Amino acid sequence: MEDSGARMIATFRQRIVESHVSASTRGKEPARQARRKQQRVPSAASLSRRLRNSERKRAVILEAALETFSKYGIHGASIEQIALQADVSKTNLFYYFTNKEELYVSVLRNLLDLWLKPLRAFTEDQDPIEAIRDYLRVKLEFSRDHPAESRLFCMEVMQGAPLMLTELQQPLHDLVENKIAVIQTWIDQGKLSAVEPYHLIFSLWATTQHYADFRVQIEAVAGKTLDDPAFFTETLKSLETIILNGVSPR
Amino acid sequence: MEDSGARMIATFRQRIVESHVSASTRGKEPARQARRKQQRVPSAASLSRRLRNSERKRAVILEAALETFSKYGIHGASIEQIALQADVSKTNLFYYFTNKEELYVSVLRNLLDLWLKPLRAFTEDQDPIEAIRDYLRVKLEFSRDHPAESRLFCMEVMQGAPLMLTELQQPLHDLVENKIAVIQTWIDQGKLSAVEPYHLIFSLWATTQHYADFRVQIEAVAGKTLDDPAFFTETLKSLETIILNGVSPR
DNA sequence: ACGCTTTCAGACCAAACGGTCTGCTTTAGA
DNA sequence: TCTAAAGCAGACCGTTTGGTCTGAAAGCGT
Repeated sequence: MEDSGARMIATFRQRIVESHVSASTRGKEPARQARRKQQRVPSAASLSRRLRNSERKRAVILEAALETFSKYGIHGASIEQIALQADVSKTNLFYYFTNKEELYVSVLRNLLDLWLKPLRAFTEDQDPIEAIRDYLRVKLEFSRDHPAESRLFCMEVMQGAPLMLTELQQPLHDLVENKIAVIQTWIDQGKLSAVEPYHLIFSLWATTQHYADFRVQIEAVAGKTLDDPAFFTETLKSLETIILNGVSPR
Repeated sequence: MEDSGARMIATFRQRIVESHVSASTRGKEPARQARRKQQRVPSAASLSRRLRNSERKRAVILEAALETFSKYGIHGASIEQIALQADVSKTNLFYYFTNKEELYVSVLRNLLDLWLKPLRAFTEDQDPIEAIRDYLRVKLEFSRDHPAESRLFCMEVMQGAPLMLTELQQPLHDLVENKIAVIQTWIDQGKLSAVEPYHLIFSLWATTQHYADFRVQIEAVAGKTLDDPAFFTETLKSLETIILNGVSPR
């Protein structure tokens, strides 16, 4: 009981590895064994149709899981709730995902790719002001269009990212390290005021994600959300004013 | 099942009201009834001693609850885990708090006061740049010294603040409205560049809290946390550069 | 049409967990 | 010292929930 947290993390790690393999080969796996008696090779057409169906259903479940996990947290969301939302039976859900953790991790994995993508666009040959402006816009659009993803990511990181830590540490660290260098170059060239690159990136993340993660607070205070187009542009403009002014060389 | 979320919220609301009364009168309540037979009026000294003990124990439990809730979320944290951490029995915990929700709400209530306090300091007669600089520092100190509070607050808001919403909406809205006016005055006086006050406040919140809420991410990327004094001052300086420059009139 | 595989549902199970009940111990007024 | 109330613990209970078992339909190659 006392180390249930640590034990759970260990379990999760293990499951991540397993799911890496099993997820991609699911449905074909039993075929490898128990050949011998009969060479039943399905036609390419039917196979791909089946796979498409299977993948579609997986996607539906993942979507429902994302929605539900992001609302109630991993422990607050029950499998039955997710199954209901995805309009499948609980048993059926367990047919596609071996357990809750694998489902959760699958959701997270999709997330991380999506979350990291915008930062990759940062390249040295861009004008820094434009690059940052673009980044703000893309990230704010992400907050508007994928609030569930944003919240779930936030939740996971906040709880110590027990599942993503390994996946987060290396790739994220490398990517950021890379972008830090880009920003530093800009600074050295006098295109950006002297600000610690780390914190610039953190500020960009923080300010844009805030509008998704603290949505209800923002709604309580301002009475609007990013779904309101006017509020969206107003927000973007304000962030540009604050941050771009802040980092423009004087 | 399908509306368990809504039902829970309703339950919570109700409990909030109850706990408002019962919490303050706890321990004295049975005395009101069943008088009549004997007037057993405890001395002021012993009463206060008892109360002190009682309050201390409550505080210990609240502290443990905060720590545990902020780590695992309300559903991920079990009462037994909290009791263990507070070094009391589960039964004993239920002696002080009628149920999990009341415990959780009590933690949140303490939180909100703490969280709101810094903003109250904003007054019109200050120099805006100094006021914002102070605010950044205080909020960053909060992130450093009360990371659990910060995270739990974030979690609660992210999940739609089912418990705090009523308490959040009115007071927060009023307070912010007030401070918006202060900032607008500064802008009108030309002491601050023309930026939508809402978003300035949001940016201040977002950037400072980020260091507590995304601590593990920051650690993964930068390898340091606010606990490192050098990193703390570096962070503060960077935020000042970015935001203060951004809002200073040119 | 036959037979194997995939897909899926209902009944079921064991563990976890929030919460209660009973009763013992301590405190403190009389 | 006696006694009522406060403080507290262990056993216990009902529900929820992640997950399994059994077996039946549907898909598909032959």
